[in-house]
Formats: sequence, structure tokens, C-alpha cells
Amino acid sequence: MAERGRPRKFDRAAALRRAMEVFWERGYEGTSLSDLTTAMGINPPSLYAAFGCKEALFREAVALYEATEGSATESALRDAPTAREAVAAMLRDNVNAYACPGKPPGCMIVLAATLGAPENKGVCNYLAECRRKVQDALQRRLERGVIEGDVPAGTDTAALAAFYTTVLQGLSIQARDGAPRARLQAIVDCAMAAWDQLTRPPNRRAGSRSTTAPKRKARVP
Amino acid sequence: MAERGRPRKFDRAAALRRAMEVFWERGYEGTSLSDLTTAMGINPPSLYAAFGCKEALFREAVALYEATEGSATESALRDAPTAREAVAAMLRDNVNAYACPGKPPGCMIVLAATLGAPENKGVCNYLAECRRKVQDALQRRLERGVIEGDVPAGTDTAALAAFYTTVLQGLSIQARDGAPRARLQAIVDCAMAAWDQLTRPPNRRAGSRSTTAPKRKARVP
DNA sequence: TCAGTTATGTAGCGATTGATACATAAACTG
DNA sequence: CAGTTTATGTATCAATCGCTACATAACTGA
Repeated sequence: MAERGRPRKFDRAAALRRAMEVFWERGYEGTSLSDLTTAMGINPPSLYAAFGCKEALFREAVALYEATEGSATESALRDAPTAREAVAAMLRDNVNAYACPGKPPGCMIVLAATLGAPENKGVCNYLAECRRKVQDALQRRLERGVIEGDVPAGTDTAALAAFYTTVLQGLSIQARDGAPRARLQAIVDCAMAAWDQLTRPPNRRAGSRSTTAPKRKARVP
Repeated sequence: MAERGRPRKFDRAAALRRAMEVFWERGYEGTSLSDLTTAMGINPPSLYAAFGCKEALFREAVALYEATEGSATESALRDAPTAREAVAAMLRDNVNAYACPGKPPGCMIVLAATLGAPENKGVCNYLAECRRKVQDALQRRLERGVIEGDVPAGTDTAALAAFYTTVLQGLSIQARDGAPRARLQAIVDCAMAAWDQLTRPPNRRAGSRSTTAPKRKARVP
């Protein structure tokens, strides 16, 4: 099982990490092959031999991102003892990751390919699926909270998961726009302030009236 | 003051609208000049004579977007009688805009140029400034609520504005990922459920402890 | 009628895009 | 050693990128 042929001259893992950093900073369409080969310190044939094509390299870069920079979400949801603490830890740890000095601000999976040309739709859909998986994992964690008793039965776990995922995704935009860590954390605190209200049993919930059609006349002070 | 020279053969406003739709759907870097001229029904020289260059056309398209599709935010903040109703209306109206059939889902200003190549940094910064203006307008509306008495004095209007702006921006990602209007509205309801807690006077606020460093041991059910 | 002015269509600019052909280099096996 | 296999560097490829030169068309005012 020994390696055949001429051995690779560069460190594949290190080169992949460089590629990830460039994609994270500039996005998929904003990164050219020239940008990649320069950052990775290799020539195009080496890149194609080792990674296949630009899109395949990007997918590997996303996988690396998930396993390293983006691992806070999974570990928070897994390790926290209650659903509430899991959500709070997930948001807090991601805030720390989004505002880490020396690294691109915000989440690569949220930012690197929101829109794009039709020929890059595969990339956009791939990231969308990654985002959906995060939301699903959050919802499962909430449902586990219902089973374990720290979240009341009847809680709308799907809505709750969608809400906190939305906040998480919005935080990436805020981080890219230059919001410092303290402000991101303040946003998280605001989001967590809704927890008690959102996990109140439906029958005695107070502030859950819909905002789609205000029933009563506005109170003018 | 009559017009000199050969008159323009195409409708400039209509062509700009077509350009806006393409940018909205594919983003700045995902849209080529060929895409634009095809959608606008004109040839490159006409585009450059009428709009200058790709970036100038994009900025005009953004301005058109703000004046039409994105006008809900401004009108909601201006017309609602209380700050709370203003925020609720802003979120609700934007949800309706984000999930409007036949139009690209989500907000163009949030999605069209999150990341990009260094040479397109001007475009990204321009959109970031647009987003900051929305957040500033929201904060001013909250401060008006403090003055008019429907928001308690001492409320952290900056944090509140950042929070609801974050939700608004996250909703664009959710919309692009295919969330139907009902789910987007459910997210808005979750965000509004935090209002009472966030506008409670600071001294008797209950759930405002920071999540940065949990002080007490987790409660295990 | 005739400059002067502006818009249009054709055709193509230099540069860059993602991706390769090809000869050579460096390892292994026999 | 020869033969096989794989990686590397050079030097591109066709296609597309954003953009424009140029001749002509269609209007104005004098």
C-alpha cells in the first residue's frame, strides 16, 4: 500500500486551509483561480490534480470550515445541559468566532455564496443545505429539551429554531459590516430575552398575538 | 432647453428596472454585462452612454430598489404611531416583500454583494452603508418612542436597533433558502415576543443577564 | 439645407476567466 | 537497471469578462 509515483511537493491540508481563507474572505465568485494558486503557493495543474476543480475545492473548503471554524455550533448544541443554554452557547460561541481578530468576520457558510450566476447555482444550493442542517440540528436540540423537560411541551420548536437561526445568520451580516464583538453579544442578549416568552405554554402565553393584522387601534401617548 | 441630438430609442427607467431585477436575482458579481444588455434589450454602447459603467448602473439599481421594493421600511418607521408598532410593521411588511411571488426572495441590499473580489469592494461598502442607514433610522425611531413616551427611558435603543436589524437581515437569508411567508412571519412573531422584556426599565429587568459567562451551574431536569 | 449633437449597431479591444497539453522530474516496483 | 506511476512547471487553451472605436442614423438650431 505504499505511495506510487512522484510524491506531492506541497502540504495538501495547508493548501486547503489557505483556499478556505480566501473563499471566506472574498466569496466563491469573488475568488479567481489565480487568487487561489497564489494563496496556496502552487500552480494550476497541482490544484486540479489534488482537488478536481474550483467548485470541488470550494466544497472541501466548506467542509474544513465546518470542522474547524464552524464547529462551535455543533459542540454547543451537543454539550450544553439544557436547550436554553445550548442556544445561548451556540450564539455566544459563534459571536466570538465571527469577531475573531485576524480572521474574516462572519460565517463563511452564510456569506460566501448568497447569490450568484446560474452556472454557480450548485454552490449556492450547497451552502443553503449546510444552513438548513444547522437549523435542523437546532430544532432537534429543542425537541430534546422538550423530552428532557427543560422546554415545555407544546413549544413551537420549528419556529424557535427558525428564529434563532435567523439571528445567527443576521449576525454574520452585522459582523461583516464592522459590528464589534460587544455589539454582537448585545444582539444575542436581546434574542435570548425572548426565550421565556417563547417557551411559555401556549394557553397562557401573553405576547404571542400576530403582527400580520393589528386588531386594535394604536395607542398614541 | 429642448433635447439635442438623436433621441434615445429605449425607455431608460424600464431598462433600469430590468437591470435591478437581474442584480437582485444574481448579485453584482454574478451578473455579467451580457446578462444586463440582454435583460435590458439594448447594446453595450447604449448601456454605457446611459449609465456610465457596471458599478454606476448597480448603484442606480440599488437606489431604485430602495425607492420601490425597499420602501416598506421607511414608511413603516414613519407612519406607525408607536415604536413597537413601527418595528412590527417594518418586519411584517418586509416579510411580505421578501416572499412576494414572481420576485426574487430576500432583500437585494442584504444579498447582492456580501463578499466579493477586492476590486469590487466599493460595491460591498456601498451596500453596507445602505444597511447601516436602515439601522440608524430604526434607532432614531426608537429614540422618538422614548421622547413620545411609548418606550421607557433608559432603554438601550442602540442594542434594540441592532437586534431587530439583525433579524431583518437574517430574514433575507431565510427567504432565499426557501422559507415560506408563514415561517418568516413566525420568526417575526418570535422577535417581537422579546419586546416587553427589552423595553423593561433596566433596574427591574429580569432576563438581561449576559450569556458571555454563565455564573451559576446549569439546571439539569 | 447644413452643421452640430447625441444615440445606435457592429465589431472587436486587451485582459482575465476556469481549465489543460505536454514535457520533465521524482518516486516506486521488478 | 528499465518500466510504471504520479506530480510539477511552462505555456498556453477557448471563452468570457468589462468596455469601447467607429461609422451611421436621427434629432436640433441656425
